Amino acid sequence: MAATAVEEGFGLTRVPRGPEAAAGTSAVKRSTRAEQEKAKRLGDGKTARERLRHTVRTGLSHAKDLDEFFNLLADAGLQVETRMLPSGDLQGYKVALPDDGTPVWFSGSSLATDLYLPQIRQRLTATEAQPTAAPSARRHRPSAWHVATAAAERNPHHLDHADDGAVQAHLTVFGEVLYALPARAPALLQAELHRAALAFEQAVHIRAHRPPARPRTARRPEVHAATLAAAEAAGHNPATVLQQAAQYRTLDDAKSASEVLVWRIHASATGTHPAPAHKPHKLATRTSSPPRRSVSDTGHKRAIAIARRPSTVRVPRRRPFCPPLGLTLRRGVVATTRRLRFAGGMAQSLTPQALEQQRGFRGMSVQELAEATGVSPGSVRRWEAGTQAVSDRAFGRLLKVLHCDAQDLTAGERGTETLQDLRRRAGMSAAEVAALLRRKRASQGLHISAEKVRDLERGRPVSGRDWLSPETQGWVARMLAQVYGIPDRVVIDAWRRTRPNDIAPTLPARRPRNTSEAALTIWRELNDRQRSYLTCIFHQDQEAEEEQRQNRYAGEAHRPAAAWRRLTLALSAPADLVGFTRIQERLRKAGIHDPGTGSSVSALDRRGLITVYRDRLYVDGLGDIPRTRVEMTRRGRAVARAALGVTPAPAPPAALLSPWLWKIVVRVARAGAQGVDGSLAGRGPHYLAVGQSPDGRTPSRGFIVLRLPDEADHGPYRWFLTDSGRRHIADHIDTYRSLYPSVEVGSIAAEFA
DNA sequence: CAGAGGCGAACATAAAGGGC
DNA sequence: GCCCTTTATGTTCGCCTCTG
Repeated sequence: MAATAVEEGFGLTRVPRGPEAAAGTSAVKRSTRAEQEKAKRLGDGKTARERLRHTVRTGLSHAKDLDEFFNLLADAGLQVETRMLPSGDLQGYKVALPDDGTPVWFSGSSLATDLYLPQIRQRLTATEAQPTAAPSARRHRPSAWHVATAAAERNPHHLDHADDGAVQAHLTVFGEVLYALPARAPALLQAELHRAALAFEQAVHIRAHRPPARPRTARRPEVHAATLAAAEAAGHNPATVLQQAAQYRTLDDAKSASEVLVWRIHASATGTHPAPAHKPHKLATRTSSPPRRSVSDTGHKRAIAIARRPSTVRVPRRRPFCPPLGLTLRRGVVATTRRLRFAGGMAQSLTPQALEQQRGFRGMSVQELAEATGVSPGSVRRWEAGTQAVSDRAFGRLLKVLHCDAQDLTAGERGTETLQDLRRRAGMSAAEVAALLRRKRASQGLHISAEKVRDLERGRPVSGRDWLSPETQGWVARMLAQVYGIPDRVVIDAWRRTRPNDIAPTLPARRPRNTSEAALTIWRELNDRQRSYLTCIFHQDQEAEEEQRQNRYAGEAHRPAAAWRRLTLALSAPADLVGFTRIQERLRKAGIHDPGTGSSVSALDRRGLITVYRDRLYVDGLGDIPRTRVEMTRRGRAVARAALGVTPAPAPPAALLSPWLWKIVVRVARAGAQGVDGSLAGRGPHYLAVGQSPDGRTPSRGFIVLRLPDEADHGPYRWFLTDSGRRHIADHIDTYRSLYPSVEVGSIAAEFA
C-alpha cells in the first residue's frame, strides 16, 4: 500500500531504456559480471567502472569547461584519451584506471548516460550561460557550504511545484553538489558524503520518469531495487528527506556548515532522528518496526511462527515496504501479520528493503548474492520478502559480501548494539562463540556453553556461581571482544545495554609491566656519561609527553608523536648566541659541561636506545646552522625506566572515556531536559553519539543522541543523554572524579551518586 | 518465439532453541 | 544432556519478463 502510494506519487514505476530514456538523466551503467569478478579477485569493493564513474563525475562537478574537465581527470590519475573528428571537433572520450597492465578503457557513455560527451558539453555550456554575480559582489558571497545547504533546502519546493524537466535538472545539480562536496569536506566527513552521493545517484536515476500509460511491474533488480533505493536512501522519498533535512539543525548554530549538511543528509537517509512516538512523524516513516520476539500473555517467550504452510495465506509477490505489525493486506484478505522469530530475539533485525537496496546498489542478482554469501538463492529471496530471518552466521557473511555496516541492513543504529548484535556482526552462532571462549585460559572453570552465551545475551541469569562477580564478567567481556575482533569498550557498552540491571563488569586491570632484566643488562653496559645522556634525554622525553597530554586535555588537535618526541639536543653555534637546549641544560645540571653531540650520543644510537637526526636550521643573523635532534626508541625508554625504577602511569581502564569526552558527557548531563545545542558539532559526536562511529567501523559509545527536546515538535535538534550514557555516568562517576578532578561535574554528582 | 534468468512457492531437512 | 519444537535453509518446479 505504502509502496503503491510512493510509486504513484513519484511515478516510480519503470525506467525506460534506450537513448530516449537517457536524455537528462544520470542512469548508471551496471558493471558486468566479469568486472565484478575482477574487483573481487583484487579484493576491491568497487569495480573499475564504478571507480571511474565516481572520479569522472567528481571531475565534472568541479569543471568549468571541457579543458578543465579533462585536466581534472588527468590530475586524478586517470588515463584519458579523446577522439577528434576530421573537422577538429571533439567526438568523444574514454578513460581508464591507472594500471600497470593493459588499460581497460571505458567511454563516458558506458559509465553513465549523463557522462556521454554531448551531455557533458550541454551541461557545461548551460553552466557557463548562468548569469554570474558582479566581481564586486563575489567578495561578499556566502560560503559554498551555505549555498549548497540553501540549495538543498529549496529542493523540496522544486520537487513539489516544478515541472518534470526542472525537477530533473534540480536533482541532477544537487547530485553533482554531493559529488563535489567530499573534495572540500573535512576528511572525517568524506566517507559519509561519498555514500550520500552514491545513494542519490541511484535515487535520481529512477525519479526521472512518469509512469507509462499501462502500469507495469518492475521486475529487473536494478529497477525495483532502485525504486526502493529512492525511497529508502532518501528517507523514503526525495521530497520528504529534503524537507525534513531543512528542519533539523540551523546552519547558524553550528561551527561547521559542512557537518550540518552531512548530518542532515545522513539523518534523513537513515532516520537518525525518529520523532517521539507521541508526536506526528515528520520523516516519511518506515512502515516497518523491527520484527521482535513476541511475548505471549503467559510470559512464555514463544514467537508466532511464520506460516509453515503458506497455502493458507498467500504471501504477496511484492512487499516493497515492511507492513506494520498488526494488520496487513494480503491479496485483498486481511490477515494478522506474522512476526519473524529472528534468531536473536531483540537483535537488530535485517530490514528486507535495505537488503534489496544494498544488493541493487552493487548490481548483484539474487543468485550472485546467494553464492557469495554461501546460501541458496531461496534464502536470499525469503530474506528480501521479509518471510525469513537471517541466521547469525549468514548475517555476518552478508555484511562482508556487501561491504556494508550492520546499520545499513538493519533498523538499528551504531551505539545501540546488544551483545547478540555483536555476535551476529561477527557472523557466529552461539555454539561457535562458546567453543572459542572455551579454548581461552581465562574461561576455565566457567563451563561456557552455547546455552550460557544465549542466557547472557537474553539478560537471563547465567548459571554458575562464578558468573556473579563483576571481575569474571569483565574477563568474559574481554574474551568476547577478542573473539569478535572489536575493542573491549564496545562489548562493555553492549553488555550494559543487554543487562542494564546487573552490576557493571569490571575489566581486568592492566598488568604492571615487569622490569626487564635485559634492559638492566644494557644499562650496566653503559658508561657513566652515556647513562647521564640517556637519563636526561629520557626526562626530557617524558616532559614532552606530559606537555602533549595536557594540550590534548585542553582540547588541542592531535599531533603525531614524530612531531613532539623528536627533541633538539644541540645546535652547532656558540652558546652565547643560541643558548642551551633544554636537554643541554639538564646535562649541565648533571655535571656535564660540554654537552655536545659526540661519541656518547653515537653510542646510544648504536645500541638502538635513541635515534639521532641531523639537519640544518636557519637562525636569524647566523644563517643555516647544523642541528642535532634525538628521539628515544621504545627500547631506550624501557632501559631508562628499568634503571631509574620508573613505572609508567597506569592508563585508565579501557572502557572509560578520555577527559575530553568525559567533559562532553558531563556537559550534556548537566544540561538535562534543556539539551545542548549544535555547538557540540565537533568530533565528540563521532565517539559518543548514537548513529556515529569514531573510525567508520566500530560503533560510538551511544551515550548521547541528537533529537528534538521533549514536548517540542519542531525547531532545532539538541543533544541529550541516552539510557546508556546515564548508566555509564552512574557506573563510573566516582572513578572519573578522581581520575579527572579538573572536570567539574557540578549538580550531576548528587543525581548519579 | 525460444531461451535465459529472476522470482515465488512448496516441500524436505538440518540446526538452533527451549523445557525438563 | 536428552528430546521435542521451531525455524532457517536447500532443492525443485513453474510462472513471468526480457532479449535477441
